Amino acid sequence: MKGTKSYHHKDLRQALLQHAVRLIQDEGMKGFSMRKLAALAGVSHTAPYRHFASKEELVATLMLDGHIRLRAALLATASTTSGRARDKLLAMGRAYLDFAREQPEYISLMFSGEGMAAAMSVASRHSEFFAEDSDSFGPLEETVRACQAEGSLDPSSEPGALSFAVWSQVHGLALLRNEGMIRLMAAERGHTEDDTLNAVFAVFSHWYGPAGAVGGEV
Amino acid sequence: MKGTKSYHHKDLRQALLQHAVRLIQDEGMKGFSMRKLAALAGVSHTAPYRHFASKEELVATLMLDGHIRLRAALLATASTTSGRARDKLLAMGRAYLDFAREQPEYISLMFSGEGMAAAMSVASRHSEFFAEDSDSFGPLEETVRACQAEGSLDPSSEPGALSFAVWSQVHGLALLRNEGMIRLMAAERGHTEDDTLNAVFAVFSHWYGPAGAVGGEV
DNA sequence: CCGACAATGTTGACGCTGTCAACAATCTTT
DNA sequence: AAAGATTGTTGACAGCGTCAACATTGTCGG
Repeated sequence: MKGTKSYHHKDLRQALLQHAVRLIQDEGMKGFSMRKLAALAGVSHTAPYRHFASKEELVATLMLDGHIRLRAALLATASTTSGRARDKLLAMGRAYLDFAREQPEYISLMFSGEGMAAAMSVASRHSEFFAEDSDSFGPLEETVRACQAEGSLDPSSEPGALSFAVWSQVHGLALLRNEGMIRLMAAERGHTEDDTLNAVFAVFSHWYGPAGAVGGEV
Repeated sequence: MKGTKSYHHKDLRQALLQHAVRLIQDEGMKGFSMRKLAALAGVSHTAPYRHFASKEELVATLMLDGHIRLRAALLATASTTSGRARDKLLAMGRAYLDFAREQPEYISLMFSGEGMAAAMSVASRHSEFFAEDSDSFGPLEETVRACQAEGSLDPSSEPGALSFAVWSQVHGLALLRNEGMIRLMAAERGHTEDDTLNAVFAVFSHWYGPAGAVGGEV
């Protein structure tokens, strides 16, 4: 509790994770290193290894954290949005895109091949991985089921497959946007990125069922 | 032409690119290094720098190559598939998935944030980047327009946005599959990955219009 | 209160990486 | 054949992830 810098940092683990997020956001995955991270936290270059067995494990932990945040964002949107399940679903799609835009490094970390590999190798040792609170897919599936129940999505489709289809398009759109593809194509055609996104979303909305107008802005 | 190993390799550039593909497929992006690549090609560790200014530039070249290959695969599918444009579009979706499965490293390279950044920095110096023959999006958009013309896709949607929507869902599905998400979820529900993919594709097909049965296998 | 033991942090080393500078061999052109 | 441009080699540098050995601090049984 003193102001003196003690030999023991006593909550280095958490501090490292927080600094890691900022470091990755600032310098990208390329410029992210354990040694810079240690320096940022004001400890020696091997101190992090008392809390994470490897860089891979630290990244996997960050990825888990990302899923928890994404799930939370989706749930918050779902509970905030009033009206039909269909509107909820569209709002959740927007929330997914927002999350991807605001935390691009989180997303690319959560869904990169390396990220998954890291998570798997860690999950085999720490069972809290892939627990319920990090299931970012669940909320989506629930809403899809609700859409089927209210008739705004084809009730004869298998809910899992339908949810995957919805997830795929939103995920794909988010990644293509993050990679700059949307901006590139939009520029070629003299549109803004937001206009293009809204237009694509209108197509999704049209596919989701025969219902009313398209909601919201990007 | 002699059997002797000459000082000058005379087509090192091409040899490096080919070895790079194999190296990446074997060891993943993580284990891919310029020095290993040089060793594979039987040259010293700095020889590649006579042909590529940096690792980034080599990767960007590979990425361009991937787009050329993907475009070729899509065009081949389009010209092979007979029948309605709608069937072509679905076949091209399958082709995209196949390409992603058979060359996962190519795909993650082509669409990873680092890949794009690398490409951009190279494109600003070498203008052949993003030329017509590497436009893997064009063939898709053409087919989408054909679908609109024949009435199997909503003619009132803006073709660009519609194409993006289609691309997004196929791209997202391909990436989620490559990252193991589909396998994971399928296993949880006691399905096979292929069954799940087919089911998702059926949903896409259903969205694409009111037409007949779903084609093909995965 | 003290001594043992576990937890946490530090120093120094290892091999690997991307890249640069200086030098050497070869090809091309005159 | 001489000159200059290409292409390949050697050696060095800083930065990386990680391990081993050691130092400091917190915790707990006596």
